[in-house]
Order: sequence, then structure tokens, then C-alpha cells
Amino acid sequence: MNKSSNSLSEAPHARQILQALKKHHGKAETALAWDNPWQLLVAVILSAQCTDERVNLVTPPLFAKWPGPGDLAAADLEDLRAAIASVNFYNNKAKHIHAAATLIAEKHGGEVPQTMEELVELPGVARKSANCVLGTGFGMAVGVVVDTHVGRLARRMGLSEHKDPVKVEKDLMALFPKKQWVWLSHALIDHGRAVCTSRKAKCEECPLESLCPKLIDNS
DNA sequence: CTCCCGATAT
DNA sequence: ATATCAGGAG
Repeated sequence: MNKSSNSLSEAPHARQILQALKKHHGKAETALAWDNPWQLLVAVILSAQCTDERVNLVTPPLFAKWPGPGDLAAADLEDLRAAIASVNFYNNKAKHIHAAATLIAEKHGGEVPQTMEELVELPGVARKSANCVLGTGFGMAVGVVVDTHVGRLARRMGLSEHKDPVKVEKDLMALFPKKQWVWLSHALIDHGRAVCTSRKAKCEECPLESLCPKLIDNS
């Protein structure tokens, strides 16, 4: 038969994985540049399917020109579009950021909301981005951030067999203690960028090699 | 499911 | 030339 029948209950050495990640990605944090939750929210919206490095190129001028939600809500959409033109999906992202700024200015008193329900109502923000803002911006461990890196690593390491990011998140939340969720997200992303890359995983130099079933798939 | 869509790595 | 990048909306 396929994979050993104890698929889910095996609790794949979660503690050892945490220790190994801690050792090699102990100081992992977001690579996005931000000074307050509002800036983090904008950076996260821009970061969809884009490198953090590129996002960090456009956000400083952006925040210098339009410091807060009210400023951005009053901005000309064409100007905003031009300001983020080097980022992918810039047309949609400009609309989303402008609309989110307007909603926050008008309905949230200019403050970024701090609940999952309110955050996902913002244009351009779904569960993954909301988890970023809640976890990194507000220090609230509501969930695990499952982006392209975390999803890929979770599947390769045998921690989840799902493709749906929400289901992967559920698996990770069940495997790891809540206290580690925010840091774990950053550590996995770090590891995904540096070692367990999408194209060609560098298993030879991977500190988690002995903990990995090496089910290197392509999804 | 498709569309959005620039910059960089391979 | 093609795959990938802190995804989300219609």
C-alpha cells in the first residue's frame, strides 16, 4: 500500500522540527520593512506573489508621500498605481490598497482592525495576510501563516497532504503549540527561501534532513 | 477555474 | 524560455 497507514496520528516529531528550526532560524522575522501595523498591512497586500525585497523598494517612498490611511484614501489612484508599478499585479493592488485605506479611515477610525473577521473584510486581505498582520503586527497568534513557502514545506516534510492553504494551516495548528505559531511561520519561510527552495531543494545542506521524509513533490 | 502581471533566478 | 515570488478576487 502507499504511505504507512498511521498518516495523521504519527505526530511527526513536531518538537524535533521546532528545535532544528530554532537552531538555524532562531531569529527569523518578517523581511518586510514596517514601522506600524498600517505599514505592515500595506506591505503584506503588496507582497502577494512578489518578493519582500521588491516590496521594500516601493514602500518607503509610498509612506513618505502618504503616511496614513487617510492620506492614501485621499490620494489619486493613478498616482498610487504609478508608485507601485514595479510590483506585480500593481493595478489590482493599487485598487485594493486604496479601498482598504478608505474603509479603515471611514469605518475603523483610521486604525487597523485587530480581528480576523474585520481584517478579511478589507480588499486584498484574506486569511494569509490577516494572519501576518495579527501575528507580526499585533503579536496575536490567531493562526499560522500559510503562504507558498509554508505550504510547500509542510507537504514536503509530511506535515500535511493538503493543497488548500486553510487545511494546511489547520494541520500545522494541530501539530505545533500556539505559542510558536507566529515565530514558526517566519522560520518556515526563512527555510523555504534559503534551503528548501521550490525549484531545487538543497537537501544536502538541510539541517532538517533527518526529520524529512523527502517526499519532494512538485506542487 | 481564470485573471491579475513586474522582476529575478534558473 | 520558463518558473517563481509572504495571494486574492471574480
